[in-house]
Amino acid sequence: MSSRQVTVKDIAGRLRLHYTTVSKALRDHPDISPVTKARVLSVAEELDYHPNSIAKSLKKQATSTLAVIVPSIRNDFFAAVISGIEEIACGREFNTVVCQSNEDTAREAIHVHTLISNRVAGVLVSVAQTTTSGDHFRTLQKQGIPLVFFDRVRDDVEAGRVVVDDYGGARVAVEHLIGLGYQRIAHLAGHEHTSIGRDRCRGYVDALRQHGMAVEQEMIVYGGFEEPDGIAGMRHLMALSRRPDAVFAVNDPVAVGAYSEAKQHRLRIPRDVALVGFGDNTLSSYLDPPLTTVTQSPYRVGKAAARMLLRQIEHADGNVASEVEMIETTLIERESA
Amino acid sequence: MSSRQVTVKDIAGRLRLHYTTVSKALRDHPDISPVTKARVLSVAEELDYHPNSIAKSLKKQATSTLAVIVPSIRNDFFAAVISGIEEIACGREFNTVVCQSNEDTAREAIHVHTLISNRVAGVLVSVAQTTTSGDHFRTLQKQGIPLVFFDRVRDDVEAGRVVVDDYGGARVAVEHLIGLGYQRIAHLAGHEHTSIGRDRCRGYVDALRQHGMAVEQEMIVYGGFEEPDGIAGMRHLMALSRRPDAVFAVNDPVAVGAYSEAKQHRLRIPRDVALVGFGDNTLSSYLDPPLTTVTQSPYRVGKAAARMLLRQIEHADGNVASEVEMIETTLIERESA
DNA sequence: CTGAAAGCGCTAACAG
DNA sequence: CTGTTAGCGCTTTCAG
Repeated sequence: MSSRQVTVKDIAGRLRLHYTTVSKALRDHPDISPVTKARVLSVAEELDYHPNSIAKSLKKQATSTLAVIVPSIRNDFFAAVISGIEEIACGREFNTVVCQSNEDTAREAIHVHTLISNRVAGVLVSVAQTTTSGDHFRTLQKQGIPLVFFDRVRDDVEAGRVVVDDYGGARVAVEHLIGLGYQRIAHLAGHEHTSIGRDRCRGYVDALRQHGMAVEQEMIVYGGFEEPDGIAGMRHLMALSRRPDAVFAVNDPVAVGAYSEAKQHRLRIPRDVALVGFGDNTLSSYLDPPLTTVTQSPYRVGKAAARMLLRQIEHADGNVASEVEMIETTLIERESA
Repeated sequence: MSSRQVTVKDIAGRLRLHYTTVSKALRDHPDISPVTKARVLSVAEELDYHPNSIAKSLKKQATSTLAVIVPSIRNDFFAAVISGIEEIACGREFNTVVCQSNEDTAREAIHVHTLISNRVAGVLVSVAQTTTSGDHFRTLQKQGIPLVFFDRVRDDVEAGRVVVDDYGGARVAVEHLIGLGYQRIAHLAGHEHTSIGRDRCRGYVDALRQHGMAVEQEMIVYGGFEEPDGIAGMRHLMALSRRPDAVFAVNDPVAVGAYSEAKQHRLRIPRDVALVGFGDNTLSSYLDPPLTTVTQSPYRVGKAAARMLLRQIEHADGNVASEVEMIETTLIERESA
């Protein structure tokens, strides 16, 4: 339908000016007289001129695009983090592109390469579960592109990190249970080899120890991070001769699994068994009874990560020591414990 | 840290070739001999070469970027639509940028302008609630950028549309209730002046009529689309002398409200009153009992919209008649009806 | 104050 | 088969 997109030359032609003059006028360069500027601006508007930021990026050898790689945006936590990132990016005139890895390393690597080709200003990533090497992140850095990890980090890559206080959050959750007088507190742990799995488990263990309670191996059951893992884990716990009276689940989906298994056993929550989750997924407040959980403040995570990345982009030359920022968690008391 | 990013010239210098030769070799151009290609490829790998797609875009006067504008990604439906879009885009070597309007027209318009500046290949949008004019979408089209609306469309802009079959979905939901033998089926309707409110209500009415059942005014209670509306509507229905034995809610949040009101009245679902929702929000399967609802197949909506947009991009010259595609809904039978 | 020239990295048409 | 030349739209010296 439309012919060609309008360029500085088109507006220069109309005004019988040189196109560089127009370019300067558009950027409000002091060289140009106010009258000329006004004329240029008015013609630009009339012609529906939109600066070609591709050309600008090529010239400047820099873009103003931030990239985010997350396992999936169909996830409360990541969706909220992204909102936080966009909030900061928008305010600083950066735009954001979002990529999904679908928990697949290969896809993650492909995205990294596309982002390098697109010369993004920096990238924020929460690592896919299947990722076992930091190589693609290192090639990103080799290209001089700043990198910040959030939530799911890789320890073998030296980069900025914004993490949630998994350890502290877990402690607070378990201390809440202890305060309520529960005596046999179990933990449905995640994968042992993930940082969140380990840190939350440490928090659980330390909370018990600090209160002089025994840490029994049979009270810790490892699994995954999904609902079925919660079902399986709870089933295991219920088969024990000495059942727990409270359970701290590594995250909300696992807690949901625990709920359904508990109901299967006709157990009342929290009377027969109390439950605390981690993550504050939206559905948690709709459970029956509403789940007591720990919020990770995803919006704050996003804002902190974006700010850190922007800082790195600005000091691109000097090598910014890879900072670590920890976002505090908060216990949300509802009715399951 | 890293010096400059490597270009075709760098690899040409190493090989004492002209850089255009390298460029051709990289793109597997038939001109170039296999040996040369191999050498080029190996040096490219060694030097960690990544083609600069900004330069390529500038040259080709085209990008391979699809843009999506949604009110918010923190919403099951939109998040799933985006996944569908990415699925198609990735498969066709397009990348995707996601923008959030936050239901704010101004932000929507800003995004449109940025996208024009970035010369995206096409844009997909689900319109913000506060948007009252189609102007910014028209300027997009004036720039020759193809546009496809999904779910929330604007009738005053001529563009492709992918919408959900609200009418059909409602009919199927109500027919399910009829099939189960319910005799007095009520409808918690949304706002009368919205398209989804009207269409779903029409589906309800027609389903009853077609099965020779009476449509009683007192069985239709208008309200809004939120949980409190469901509570209020259900309370109204329960106060009737002749109570319904089943309720079709305009959407899942309203159904959730109906649940809590029903429980307040000590009614058992579905024994005392059956319930069907619409939308298949994630939380619906976690309700007690799990809610029978109608899915809008967001993933399919996304795929259809992306495919339509890609079609328009390919036939950019000819003016593609603005197609309309309706995505079928599917009943998800769970335990509330 | 305005204009001219060069170049960002790449591709495409044309010569050798 | 390889090299030359030109140009995408913009910014940035440097001259006038």
